[in-house]
Amino acid sequence: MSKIKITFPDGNQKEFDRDITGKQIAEGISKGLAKEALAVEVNGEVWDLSRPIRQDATFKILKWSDDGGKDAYWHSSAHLMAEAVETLYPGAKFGIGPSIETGFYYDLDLGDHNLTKDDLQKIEEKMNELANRDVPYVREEKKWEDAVEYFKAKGDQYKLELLDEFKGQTISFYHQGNFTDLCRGPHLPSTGKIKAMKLLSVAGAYWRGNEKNKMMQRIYGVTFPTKKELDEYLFRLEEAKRRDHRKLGAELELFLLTPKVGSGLPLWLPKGTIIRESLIEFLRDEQRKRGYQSVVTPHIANLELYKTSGHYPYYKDSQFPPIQLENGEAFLLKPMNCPHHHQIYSFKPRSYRDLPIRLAEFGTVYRYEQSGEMNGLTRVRGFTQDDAHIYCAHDQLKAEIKATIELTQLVFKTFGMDVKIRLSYRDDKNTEKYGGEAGFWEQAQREIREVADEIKLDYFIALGEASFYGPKIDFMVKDALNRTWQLGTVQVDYVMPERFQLEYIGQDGQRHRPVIIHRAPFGSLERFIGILIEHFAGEFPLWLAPIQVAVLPISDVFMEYAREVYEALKDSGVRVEIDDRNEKVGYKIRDWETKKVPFMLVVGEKEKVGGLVSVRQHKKGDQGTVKREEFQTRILDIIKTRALTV
RNA sequence: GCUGAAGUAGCUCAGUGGUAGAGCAGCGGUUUCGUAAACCGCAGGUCGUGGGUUCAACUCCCACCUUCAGCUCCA
Repeated sequence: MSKIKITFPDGNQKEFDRDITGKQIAEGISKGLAKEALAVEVNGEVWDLSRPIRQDATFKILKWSDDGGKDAYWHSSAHLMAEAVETLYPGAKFGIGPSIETGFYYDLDLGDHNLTKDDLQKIEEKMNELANRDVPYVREEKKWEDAVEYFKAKGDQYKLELLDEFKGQTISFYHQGNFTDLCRGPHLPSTGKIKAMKLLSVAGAYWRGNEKNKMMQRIYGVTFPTKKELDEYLFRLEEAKRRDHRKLGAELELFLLTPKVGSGLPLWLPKGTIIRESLIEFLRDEQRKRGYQSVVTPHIANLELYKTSGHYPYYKDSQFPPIQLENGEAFLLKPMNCPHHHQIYSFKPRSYRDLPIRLAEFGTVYRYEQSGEMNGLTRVRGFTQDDAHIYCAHDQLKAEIKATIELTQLVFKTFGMDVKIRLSYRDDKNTEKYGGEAGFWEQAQREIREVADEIKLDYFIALGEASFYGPKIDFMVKDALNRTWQLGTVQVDYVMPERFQLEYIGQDGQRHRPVIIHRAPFGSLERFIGILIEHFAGEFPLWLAPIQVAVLPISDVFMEYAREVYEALKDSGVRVEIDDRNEKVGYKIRDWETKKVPFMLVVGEKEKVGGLVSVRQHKKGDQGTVKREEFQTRILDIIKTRALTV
């Protein structure tokens, strides 16, 4: 029998008989490893443990701790769930059932039957039963015609549709127990590996993600090798719900969403406004240092302006309908600030000496989001962008892109937020979604990528995510429920300068087109604050905390001293409150703790006599006594430096 | 927009066709208190909205609104 050479992750090489399986290699290393192995990676591809290896290969055993291992685990779990569904609901048809970041889903067509929570319970029980049988997942390869025949007999049009794309190819199937599925694999060795399972939710999902197609029912679930891990995961889910900005926003009195004003139109309460204005002040400072000029533009504009920009009628459906005047004029609630800023740019001739011109505005825009899309502060119909447009000569472009990325990164660093950077390119297969000439697009995409490489950004590229006038560098952040949102953005635009005929006079005395950078480090204040609330779980750093200090006299007797402490802090600019309620100090502490106020100052006899305050920090408890003045100096410093931790 | 679920006091939640309840918060009083809940009392509701069935509807039926989860969309 011929031999093959296997290279292990540590670089070691070893010869094996041809057709050896991953499982056999694992068993050769140790029994424990063989037991833990879920799949193997062969030449960078994830394979079943039982699949014979026919040639020299790099080789890695995948366990639960490996992404590839989890992937096989959850994908196999989806098949197990499908088997349970088919057992309980004969005739069920299946769409796709992949693993996802955490867990898996399967899209189902059960005819008229709508799945309920009780159904999920039943399916879960059946899955447990099937897993306990511990039957193997078996791979089988069929000719395309035989595969089609199989699903024709079964009457599953979804799988037939999927097969259309693989015409003429060999098709792999997987069986476990009585269930057979069209599947590329890989899978676990057997169902018994799946120990703890939970079906989380059922929701509609369009077949193949197209809203013109039939809506299927999608069950989301998650499985783990032990009950303990499942319980921990479910506990974390509950914890995450406690961070939900919609819940904290009401509890901490930050903002209000009420149908009386309108869906997706948040009202900022006094405490939330403090956070919002602190953020604005922070960014204004940074922008002033970087040569930005502030401008202000109105909330509506002549419809013609948006015809020039191209936003109308292409985005007609996502705008509030125009306001029609009797004289035939029409106005649009502004969906974006750019066209206004372009008018400011072009109100007078510009020289190359003036460039770059950086126009900044906290501009509120209105977009008609679909009704099912609204989500707390993260998806709204009226929001304020920390918008700016940089008009520059082409030879200034890269430096300006760098500077805007640097500013955006400073923003996220200031809050300690974890961002993923996405280069959003256009989809060349769908060019009618985008304006401008192909050449401009290639140039702009190349340029942002070059800058990203030069400053060694860790990015990924996403096709089809560009805006209609140019590619973007997007700063993506996750919310408490693990959903990804775009916050900051930097966009390069060659299209609008053409549409608006923007010019400057160059050193050569000739007219030139500037390039525009659109950028918004926060993205929108609403979305940013929504994420920020969840990021800090409502426990804001001192400089953002709506109430920074609460003074708690132990009883009425010390009210006068408490007022002195309170007034002094207030005069120095600290956001401080005094709790003069007729309550015991334990009650007051509990109350201010639940309000997540960073500092409490307990004052009684001892403090009054010594000119002291007893400092109690949120969640950290009693920090001992200090001189009043000392506390004041310290807290002002923490606020000024915008420190994250104290 | 689509599929499904939900909506009872400011908040969290009970209430399966027969007079709407609790805890917390709020208000009034008593207590003057040392690091996460003192005590007593009072008030608080068009049961999301509008129709219908019924002697009688928070409860059953229909429509709409809003919220939630997911899908689609996101300049």
